[in-house]
Amino acid sequence: MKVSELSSRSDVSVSSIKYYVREGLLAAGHPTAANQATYDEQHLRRLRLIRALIDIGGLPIASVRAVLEAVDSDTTSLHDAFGSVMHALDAAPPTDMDAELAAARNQVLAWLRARKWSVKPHAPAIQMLAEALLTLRRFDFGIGLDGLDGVADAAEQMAEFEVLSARNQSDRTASVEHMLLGTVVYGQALTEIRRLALEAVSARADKPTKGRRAVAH
Amino acid sequence: MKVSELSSRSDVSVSSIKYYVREGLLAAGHPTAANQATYDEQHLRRLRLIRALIDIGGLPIASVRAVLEAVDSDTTSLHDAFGSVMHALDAAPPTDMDAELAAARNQVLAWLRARKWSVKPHAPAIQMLAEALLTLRRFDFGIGLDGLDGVADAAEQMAEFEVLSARNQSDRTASVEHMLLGTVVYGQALTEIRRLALEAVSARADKPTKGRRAVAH
DNA sequence: TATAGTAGATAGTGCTACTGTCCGGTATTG
DNA sequence: CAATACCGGACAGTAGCACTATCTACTATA
Repeated sequence: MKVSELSSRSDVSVSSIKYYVREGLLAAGHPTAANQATYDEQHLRRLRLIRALIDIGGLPIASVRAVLEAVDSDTTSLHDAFGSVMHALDAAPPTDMDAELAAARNQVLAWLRARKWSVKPHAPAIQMLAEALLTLRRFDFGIGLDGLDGVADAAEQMAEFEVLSARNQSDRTASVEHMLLGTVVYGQALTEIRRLALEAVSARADKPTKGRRAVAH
Repeated sequence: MKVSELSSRSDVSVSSIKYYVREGLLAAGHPTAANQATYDEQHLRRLRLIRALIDIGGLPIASVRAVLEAVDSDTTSLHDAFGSVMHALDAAPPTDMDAELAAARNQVLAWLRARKWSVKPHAPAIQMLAEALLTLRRFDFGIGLDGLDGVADAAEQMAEFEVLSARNQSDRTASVEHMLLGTVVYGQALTEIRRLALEAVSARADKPTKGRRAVAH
């Protein structure tokens, strides 16, 4: 396959493909001459993965590179690979921790311990969760960590299923890729479902009868 | 309150505050002289909301403006305001619909009907959900819409609670703001919890015993 | 042999989210 | 009351990101 075919099959311009190669997201083609190279199905698949991460997940190029490096590296355990992928996803800009944020973070850590979720303490998700909860508290949004146990149980169940099917993939790369898609693309699907649910429920609350008169105002 | 105090209390530079005013995200101060103005607690609260949407929700300025316009507009029903907020959140760039995507979209619409979720057909979330599901299918990720009924039930329950507490707010603006925070910031918290769950479960799968030997490889 | 396509290098583009500077004027402080 | 700090408003400039275009020397193909 030449680059033009790769381009048309993936709906990515040749220029962008070259850019991704330059940026280390995509391996260069197999060279056949000084200025010729061929691409295979692996390239196509990888390119589609890149686009999914960018278009659906909204990841910046730098995160895509970091994530794909984690996919390709062969660290000893699958779990380490999963962890690297997770941590590369939240490209956390170094926040200056004030006292309040540090307290929120400690609460999250305690909550994780209580749930027996063993997570690396430098997982970016911890920081981001602490920031989100702190923000909610500042706005008197009536929910705390204890109110999250229900959703955490549900998340755990889903995670069990996902980890299982990731581990059932044929090879190591497929496993990590599966986990990645599960986190980014499936995660996005869940977010959208949540939004649809909010809109649907809000519609019911507004118009409990068949008619169109507004009940609340 | 002068702009310097607003700046220090909100941790937003004076330049950025001026920029937000220029861009229509924040109302100008109340003028007291030709070149003096004062800001009140409303300004501070709005500014914090803006930063939450940008820093935690990752929204671009244009979306923040659209969302805040929806917050401030007094359309007849609360539901319409909620809907405007939702639709402004997914700033959907006009995608070219190929046949496959159109089919995926129709499946989503049918699924919504079956669930009795009445959502405006032009809701951006529908399109984004269709794209996410199509991508998952292209990667043989073994899940379809029928596999989502469980999470949709859970999302519906959560949405009921959220819509209720949004409607219990003191005034209309507070209600819409509450819904916005629930969607963006609380939604981000849920995403992070999901990631933490995945990491924790993956750790258990890798090391089912107390020891550190890896079981799968 | 004419034409189209290719790899690789490099420069340029359009957009976003600020940031810096200047101005005439206002508040504050010693 | 004078020196200084700060103010709002206008506008230009900047840094980063994700491409996109052009060029050169070469290769495949009709």
